[in-house]
Amino acid sequence: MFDLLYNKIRAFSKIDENQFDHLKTFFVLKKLRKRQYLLQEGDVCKYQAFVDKGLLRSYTVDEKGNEHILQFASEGWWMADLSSYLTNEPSFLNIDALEDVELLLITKPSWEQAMKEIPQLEHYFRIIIQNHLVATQKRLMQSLAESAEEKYNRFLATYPECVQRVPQHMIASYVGVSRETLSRIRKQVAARK
Amino acid sequence: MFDLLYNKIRAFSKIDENQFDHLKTFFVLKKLRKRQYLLQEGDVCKYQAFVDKGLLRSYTVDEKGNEHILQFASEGWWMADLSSYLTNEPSFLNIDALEDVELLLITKPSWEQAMKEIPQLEHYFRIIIQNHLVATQKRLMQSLAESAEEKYNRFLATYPECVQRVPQHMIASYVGVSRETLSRIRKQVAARK
DNA sequence: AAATTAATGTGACATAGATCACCTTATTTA
DNA sequence: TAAATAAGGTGATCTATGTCACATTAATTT
Repeated sequence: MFDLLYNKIRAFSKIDENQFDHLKTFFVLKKLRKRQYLLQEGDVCKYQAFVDKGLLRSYTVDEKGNEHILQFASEGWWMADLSSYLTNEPSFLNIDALEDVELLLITKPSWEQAMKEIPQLEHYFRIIIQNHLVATQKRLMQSLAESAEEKYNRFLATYPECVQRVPQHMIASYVGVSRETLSRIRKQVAARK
Repeated sequence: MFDLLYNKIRAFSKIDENQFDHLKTFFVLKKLRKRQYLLQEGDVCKYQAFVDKGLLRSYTVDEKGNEHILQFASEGWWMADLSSYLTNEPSFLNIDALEDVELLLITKPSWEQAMKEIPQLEHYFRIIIQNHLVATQKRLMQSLAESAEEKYNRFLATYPECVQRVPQHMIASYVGVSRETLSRIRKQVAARK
């Protein structure tokens, strides 16, 4: 259950088995069925989730009712509404399960306590968050500079694992185009081949 | 010269004067005139810059020659092409000065050394990067969900200091609209008042 | 202070992508 | 396995925003 997390942490930070055993005690386990919410808009995000199995998404719904996906998280990724988690303010994101999932949850107080007691964790999270920032900045620049088709192709290249597991209309709402437009792009791409 | 940085670090991290004196030795000072580059596309980003005075921007130029601004950085902010800085790969961003600037530069080896020798720095940077990520995620979601006018208004509300110091066509290229469209939006807004 | 360069404004027109309406095909659920 | 629900496709039309071309004003530079 904790193997994946252990490996991920050791990839960036030297942590020994005793420390990791201690770290385990800060987490609670949670299983969700497909379509269940981990977080709903308006609630405070009490947990950060490490995905051990399955697939989650975070998204907003705008006034017109359109969904905009911020993130997919499969095995080995973290998921939360970071803004709400940090500030304790109501979330503007929804998080739900695209498949049955098994999660390791940690509250903000536990998280901070864990970093205090195991200083290498601060380093691990700094690196994780830093990589996440780099990826988000790239996506932002691409969303400003590229056409719908380029953004779609880049999604395929960047997240090949997701492509198999996520329905097209969600890819559309991640890429930032309507599902109809994505469908037409796919048709064109197929025709060219 | 180092006062601003000292205050910023102490806002999130308890660091004493001796430690800070030591930290100072990792930085080099740099002044740039308006319009000078700190970094050009294709070069490796060797320094992270803390802005002590003045205003910088980072941006890409797409194939059509359009500029897309990723970030403005005024007094108290950090600026770099984080991706290039971390990986040592050629940058896809340009960074230049919008005003005469005074910067504190730190190389990646110095930065990592400093965090090793002064562990509270790791915490400071984790927090800084985390806040940066939250802001970038918000901007990304807004760029997907909002109209040109909404994005412009949000820019005005979020960065009032910048509005006075940055020309309109750069605000346009931060918000993600053409300078002509921004000009028309401003006309409409003025007419409604 | 004249000359140059940068910034801004505005009309006419073009276009990528959204929206709407409806249909077909999968996948769940009972 | 039938019924219900979700996903995906496609034509017709609409629209926000981009693009181009040129004019005006402001800010630098010599």
